[in-house]
Amino acid sequence: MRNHDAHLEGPDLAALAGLLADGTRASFCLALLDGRAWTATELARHAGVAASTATEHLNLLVGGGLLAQERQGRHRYVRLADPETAQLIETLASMAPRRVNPPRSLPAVNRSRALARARTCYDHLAGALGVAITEAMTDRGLLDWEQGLTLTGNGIAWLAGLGIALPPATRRPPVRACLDWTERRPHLAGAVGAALCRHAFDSGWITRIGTGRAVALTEIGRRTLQDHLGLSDETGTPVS
Amino acid sequence: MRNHDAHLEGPDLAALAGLLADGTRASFCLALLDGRAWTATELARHAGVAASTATEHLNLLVGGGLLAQERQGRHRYVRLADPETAQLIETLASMAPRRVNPPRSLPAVNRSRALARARTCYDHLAGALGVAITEAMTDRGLLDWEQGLTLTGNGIAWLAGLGIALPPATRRPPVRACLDWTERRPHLAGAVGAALCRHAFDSGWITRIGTGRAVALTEIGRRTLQDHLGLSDETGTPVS
DNA sequence: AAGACACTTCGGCCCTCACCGAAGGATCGC
DNA sequence: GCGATCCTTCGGTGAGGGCCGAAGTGTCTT
Repeated sequence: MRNHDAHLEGPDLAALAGLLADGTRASFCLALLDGRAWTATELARHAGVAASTATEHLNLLVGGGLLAQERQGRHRYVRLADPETAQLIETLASMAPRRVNPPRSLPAVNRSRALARARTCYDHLAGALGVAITEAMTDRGLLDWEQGLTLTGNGIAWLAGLGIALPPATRRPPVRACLDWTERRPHLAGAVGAALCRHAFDSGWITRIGTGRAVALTEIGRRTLQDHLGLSDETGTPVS
Repeated sequence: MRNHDAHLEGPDLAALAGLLADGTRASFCLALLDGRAWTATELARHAGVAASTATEHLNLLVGGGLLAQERQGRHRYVRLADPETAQLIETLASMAPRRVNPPRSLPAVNRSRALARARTCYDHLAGALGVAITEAMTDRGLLDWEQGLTLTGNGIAWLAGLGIALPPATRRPPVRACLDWTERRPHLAGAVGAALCRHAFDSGWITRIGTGRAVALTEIGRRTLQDHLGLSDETGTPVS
């Protein structure tokens, strides 16, 4: 009945890893970690390669199942295939030894500050804001870390009070810890993390800054988080 | 105070992925997933490459932090560096599209049957036995999958009854689901999974078959699992 | 219809890297 | 000490793959 003959060999694993073993392709995937769809040209410019080179890489990534694509007119939109893929890249990124690259220009410094303050991580919230929300939820007994991360009964009720329904059970874990690159502490991911992030956008708590993955807390969001989580406002002063 | 300037670039991620992007190195890592230490020659023979080639690959893997090594006389013992690394390889392996390789010879069939029945997966139990234990623990209310995988109070008591103390809290999650390659269903991993596996070896419930990662259930183990989990004996008939 | 734009295909360049065999330590057993 | 075993270093070879620019296809705008 079950397929016991499916044998995983070294080359199989190597083929998958090989997709991420190129600087340009890895750069694509890191950019796509913001959870949005990018066009081929945007990615090419982002990585600093010719359009033709980007095409070849995208063909490999899509063919390998890491990326999903949608054609719209003359545009080729591409995004991470699924949450599992996003988690794989996160995991890899969190284990990769990072070079210390002091930001060069003043705009670069501002950009990196904005990213550290609040950003999307695939489909959930990260940065100081994401971590602060996660820790406040823990302090209020909405999350429990004792034996693995879980959403408590109070947590379910709290979500309901915000108008967020529990996501249906799938293979994706409802709550999951995702190590924050800048904070070095975990923030909330998983289906519930995604639902919370979606709700934050829909309700105008947060809004995108420019075209990147950085987000800013709005005045509404600041007040809502203070009311519902007791978050002090130092976490998310709106940025220009 | 915190290092906000550490920027992860594409090449950083690519360098890590590149370590696993070679068939031979991937084969090494899959072999090391049994959680034990292998010598360089064993790995070379396993992967079918010259000893000199194996040396080069091991240098890369150790240098990249994926493997830890210990020199003992003329032997170079090598093992996975830590549970995080093991989980990374598991994740990669579970996402890699696998070729269907019908086992060729009769001994190969027996080996693959033994592996499907019971084996180690890094430091915990996998195969039909690992999945059966996990599902029995779930049925008896020792594990809860509702909002992420957790060990229940009953589960803690059950472990204590077996003489297994709760592992101290570290960065490693106490319980974690690990997708079983052969069963396509999750089995118990994490610190508790590791403690249970260690206890199973120490108490003689299971024993290694030959030199691979396959294990066999002993008569003691069969009886203990029946008494404590109600496991029927079809799961683990001892193999020659 | 014409031009601009987004993407793809192709050919060619060059560099990286996996591999081996031969030779040279290093360690163990006798 | 003397082979046998385990590992390492080094040079050479060959294949693979990342890159670009030029030319071609399809799509949108004017």
